[in-house]
This record gives sequence, C-alpha cells and structure tokens, in this order.
Amino acid sequence: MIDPKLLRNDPEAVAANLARRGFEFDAAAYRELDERRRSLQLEAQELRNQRNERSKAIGQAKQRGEDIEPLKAEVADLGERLERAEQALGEVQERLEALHLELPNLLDEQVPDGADEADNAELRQWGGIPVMAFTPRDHVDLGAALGGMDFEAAARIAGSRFVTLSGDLARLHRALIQFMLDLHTGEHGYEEVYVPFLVNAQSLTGTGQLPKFEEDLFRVDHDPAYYLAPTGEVPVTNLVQQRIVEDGEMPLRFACHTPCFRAEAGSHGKDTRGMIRQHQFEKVELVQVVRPHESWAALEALTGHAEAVLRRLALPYRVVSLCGGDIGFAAARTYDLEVWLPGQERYREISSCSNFTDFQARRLKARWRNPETGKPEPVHTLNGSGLAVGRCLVAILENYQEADGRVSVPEALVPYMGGKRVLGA
RNA sequence: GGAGAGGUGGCUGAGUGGUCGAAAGCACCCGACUUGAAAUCGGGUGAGGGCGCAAGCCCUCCGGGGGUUCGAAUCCCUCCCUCUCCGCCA
Repeated sequence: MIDPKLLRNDPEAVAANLARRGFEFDAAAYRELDERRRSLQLEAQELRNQRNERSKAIGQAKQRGEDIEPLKAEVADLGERLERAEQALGEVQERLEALHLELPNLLDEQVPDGADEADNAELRQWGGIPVMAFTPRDHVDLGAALGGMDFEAAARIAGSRFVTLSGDLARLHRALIQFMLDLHTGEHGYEEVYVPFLVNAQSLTGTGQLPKFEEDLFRVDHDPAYYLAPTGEVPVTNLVQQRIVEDGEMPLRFACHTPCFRAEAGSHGKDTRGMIRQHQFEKVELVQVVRPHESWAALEALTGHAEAVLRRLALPYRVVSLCGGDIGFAAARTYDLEVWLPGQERYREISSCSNFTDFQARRLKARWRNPETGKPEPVHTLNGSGLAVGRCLVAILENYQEADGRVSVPEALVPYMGGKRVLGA
C-alpha cells in the first residue's frame, strides 16, 4: 500500500510514478473522492461527539436521580443523523480502501523505463556462455535419456504441467535444496524456518497477491478459504504480520524451503514443454525484514546471496534490473537472476530479488519501533528466490551434459549426492 | 469431530451497562538519591485517524462481524483463534 499521506497530499506525483508501469491513476478523481471522505468524516465525528456528550449527560442525570426522558428524546434524532452520515462515510471509505489495495508500489527512480521484458537492463554477467563441441540437448531429452523424469506419469496422477522425478534426479532435486539451505544458513546469516503452505486471504493481501491476482492462485475448497501458497514469500513474510519488531531484532533474515503452486491462468501455451513452468515447484526462499534506511543495501546483499548459489554451482548467469513495464505489483525495484540454458540457447529467470520498501509492511501491519522517534513505523521487506529448485535442476542438466547424454554433478553437490559424480553412469 | 475454558495496551493481567482507553505489575523513558551502577523513590509512556500555524481539541479501537441500548470491554447472535480433555490420525 502506498503511504496514504503521500496519496492525499500529492496524488499527481503518484500518478506520474505509476505511469512508468503503464498504470493509469486518476489523480483528480482521487482528490475528489478523498475530499468527500474528509467532509463526511468531519460530519460523522461531530455528530458522534455530540451523541457521546449527551449520553454522558444522561448518565450523570440518572445518578442524580433526575428525569432522563427529555434528554433521551434529544439524542434520538442525533442517532439517526449519525447513522446516515456513517453509512455514507462507510461507502466512500470502502471505495478508497479497494482503490488503495489495487495500486501497485511506487517505482524506485533507478528502475529502467520500458514496456516489457525486452527493455530490462542487464547489470552484469557471470560465467560466460559455454561453447559445446556437440549440439546440446534440452532437459526434457536429457531426462528421457537418463530416466527418472516422467511427465506422462505426472499427467495421469494430476494433469498437465506436473512432473515426477525418480532415482538420481529426485536425489539431485533434494540435494539442491539441502545445499542451498546449508549455504544460506551457514554462510549468509539466515534463520531456517518452516511455515504453512496453505495460507489465508489476509496473508495473500498482505504480500500483494490479492485482491488483484486471484486467478493465478489455487483455492482450496474450505471455509474460510485457503489458498496454496504461490511462493514462500507469502507465508514467510507474513511471519511479521501484525507485529512490532524491536530494533535490536533486525534485520530478520529467513530462509525457507517451500513448495509453490501456481495456476498460471494467463500463461496457457507458454513453456508447455518440460519443467520450466509447472503448477507445482519448489524454492528455497530468502526473506528479509529490515530497517527502512537499510533496505537498498539489503537488496544488493540478498541478490548476492542468490548469486552465490549459481557461482558455487558454476552456472553461467546474468543479472537484469526489471523495467517499469515488467516489474511486479508490490516491488519498488527487482533484480532477476537469469541462468543460461544451453538447450534453449537463452537466459531464463531462476531468481527474482525485490525490495518492497514499506508497501507490503503497510498491508501486513508489520512495524518496528524506531528508536529515534519511539514510534512504530512500517518496516521494509525484501525477498528473493535462492533459488528456484526445479529450474536449477534444469540448468544443471543442460549445462553439465556430456556428448553421450550423461550429466556430471557439480562439485558443490557431490557430497549431497553421496559422492556420485556422474548421472547416468 | 465432541465437551469445557479463554481471547483486554510491547508483555502479564484486573475490569460484567455510564465519569473506562481501561486498575495493577513488568518493560521502557525522564528526574532524585549514588563516586558510578544496582536497589529505592517521584513522574511519564498504547495504536490508528481527523481538525489546527501551534498549543491543543475531537473521533475510533478491549479477537472479527452483526445486534440490543440514550449509552457496550461489559448483554445477545455469529464467525475465527488459543488452551485442556475425549475421539480420529501421519
């Protein structure tokens, strides 16, 4: 949620900023609506004040044993007028609230201009594109050759956009999770957490998936509604929902292995082949809750932590800063890590690291006690995948493949694979 | 799923129709005492919002929602959550 004070005082500035996303915000209409709210609120407050005073007088008169009937009559129509004012105010407030929840976060000034993916700014590359002496296969072909990757079985069990892994591949999948968690908890200062994977609507509203993106979610038939978490970001960030975090506790750094479930309603026909885009996948998620002035430094650090995984695995990648048209709803600035996939001959997103500034914190009512003011103020939240496990497995298969279809195990994962160095051997 | 007990400020916990945003304690801040600290004593300290140049004034908030009443933390309905016991279960 954008700071309501800023919205009220300078809606034109908000509109100009959001326009960089291609988002239209009618500042004049907002001013008008907010002005209406203000006058209705004044009226309601004044009436309520009068009613409170009159009621108090009744109590006092009653204690003195006086007749209170005339006083009661006096308050009668006050109540009716108040009710009307409150109803009108409630309607306006509801509209404002709905509007607030649908406004995306303000973009940081460093976010590049642009309409889509093609306009993202490459910040750096690492590893270089490998040259192979043979025509590289993609992970689907490699999986078929190795065995242990079965899309048909998954389709029978569930449907399309699922996969089953078995044997070495299932173990490699688990090895990646263990390796990432060990790295982040052991060397990057994260606390490992375990959280619910079914979440309620309030949590999804807190991190920004609701109310606008319900079609991307799987909803469970239960009353009240549960949703399958589309990303670990939701349950983990909501750890600080409705909390006032003490200054000394910050920054909070959480690492969590979570499954993610996405309906991807808008992506039919996109990445239909293979494991790239699935209804179910796993991530090791990194979440930070920091003091506001620390969040930009934290974004660089967090991105570095995610990059460290790719470097340890010696997977070539690049970092791009998402442009205004491509960045997510809640983010002020986002760096995507894109890994090189020889089978596709292109970079593909494997991690997305964002600073949400105070946008999620407002929705979550996640605050800290600022020692300078002594007041509770919104924290800043960040998260990033560190990394997406399924895509990481794809990247290893494609980058570590040999001419004969076998796949060597990255050095860092050998201990997690029971010493095994080659898959398919 | 069944039975019972509860949900009150940063925390613990009183309060069962009016002067209660709410006792007390803890924590925290300021001051006194002290060479310093501790202990002790005195004072202060909830959140959100509106109006105002400011001082300040006002409104809302006692799990969520609805109701009764001139007036609700307090009474009624409903939902959610927590705890205890029973059942079931990985």
